[in-house]
Amino acid sequence: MNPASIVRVTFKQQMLQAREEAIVKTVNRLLAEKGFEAMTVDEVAAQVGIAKASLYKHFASKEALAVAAMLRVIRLMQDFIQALPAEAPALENLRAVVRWTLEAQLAADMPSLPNPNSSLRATLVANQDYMAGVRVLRDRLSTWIAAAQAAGALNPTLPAIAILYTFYVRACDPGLAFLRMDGLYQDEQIVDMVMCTCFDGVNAR
Amino acid sequence: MNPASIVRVTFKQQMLQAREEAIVKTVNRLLAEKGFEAMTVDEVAAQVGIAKASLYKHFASKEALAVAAMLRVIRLMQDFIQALPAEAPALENLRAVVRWTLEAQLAADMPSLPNPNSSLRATLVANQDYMAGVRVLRDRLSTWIAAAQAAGALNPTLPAIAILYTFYVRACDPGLAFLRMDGLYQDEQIVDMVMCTCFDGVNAR
DNA sequence: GTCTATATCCCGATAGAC
DNA sequence: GTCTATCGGGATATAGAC
Repeated sequence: MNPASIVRVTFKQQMLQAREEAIVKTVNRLLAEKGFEAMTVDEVAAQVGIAKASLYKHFASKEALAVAAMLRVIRLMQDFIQALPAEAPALENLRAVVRWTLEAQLAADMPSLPNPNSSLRATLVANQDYMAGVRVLRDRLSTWIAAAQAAGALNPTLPAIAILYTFYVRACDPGLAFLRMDGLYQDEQIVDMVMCTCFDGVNAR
Repeated sequence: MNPASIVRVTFKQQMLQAREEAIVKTVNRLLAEKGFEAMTVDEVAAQVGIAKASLYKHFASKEALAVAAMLRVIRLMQDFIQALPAEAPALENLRAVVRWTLEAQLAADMPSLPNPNSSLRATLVANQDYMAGVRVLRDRLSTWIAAAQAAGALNPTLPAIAILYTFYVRACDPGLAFLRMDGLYQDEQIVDMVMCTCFDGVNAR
């Protein structure tokens, strides 16, 4: 195999990867906008600009598309967490992560989480890469939550898992979309308000 | 028309109403468990114990089924609010309403809210009864929210509409299902934890 | 009004040429 | 790998007998 052919193969692979990335991004947006059940494969193909049959050369099923989109978000989130200062207070890092998920949601870049009884959920929990990614995220956040509780920054009477789920659910909180629909507030204000209700609650202080 | 025939008609109407109530309750539970898209009309008919064609004699479409279920929940909620003491502090009544929605959700009696871009949403906003019911609820709760803010019980820096949406979204918060799946807590504890994160937030106080 | 049986459509997935 | 064309299953909705 001569150098030229190697370059050619690499180029092809780059094209392949770029196309798959375009597919996954489109899936991501559609999952954010409509959810898994309402998203159709024809729609994905049309928005990517390829034939549906071509999609199935890249991904074996509609579920596989969704898994790829979820994996992408998990990796993006891991990258974001990786870039956070390890020496910063745990609460600050947690706030940064939650804010990141809210902004991603407003950017239509956060797939709506599968309902506990969704058909997609079974596929996800059966996927080792997905579960491994979730585990890494969960462990990292749980460590920060415990640290923030010990430091007196987060409510120590709440189980850490309850706080984790509170953050997790925020990532697809439909309240942001409702606030945006009203048209009274800028995206930044919406994020601030939800950050406030999440961490401070609605009670006066 | 003699008395006997009147009784007979009334009896028939009662049977009709009872059957429709059974249908709507079943729809309610299925909407709570799986959501609108995943619910099938065949499923509804099977669980009610009648033929699918008979369903369509009562309700014109799958959307009509969902609308009836949503209307039922709105009326139940209105009844609950009606029975609350008018002289109680606004915050107490608001807490009672939110708790009611959480308990209804755990009882699989709270339809999962339509996503902002759901096909169901268009049907709902086009329905005058539904919109009127929502308006009544919204006005009542908004009044209490404003009163609680004025009394220094709820955060006055948050827009009342943001607080309202915070409560609204809690009615289908998937966090309850996740906590229940973990099996570590009783339903009552789960409700208490979500009440805490909702009103007090996750921060320490 | 209730049933069985069926029409009709949509969607996920595939066949096969290029 | 990409395309057009199509299959097969499942879901909503209806026809027509009783």
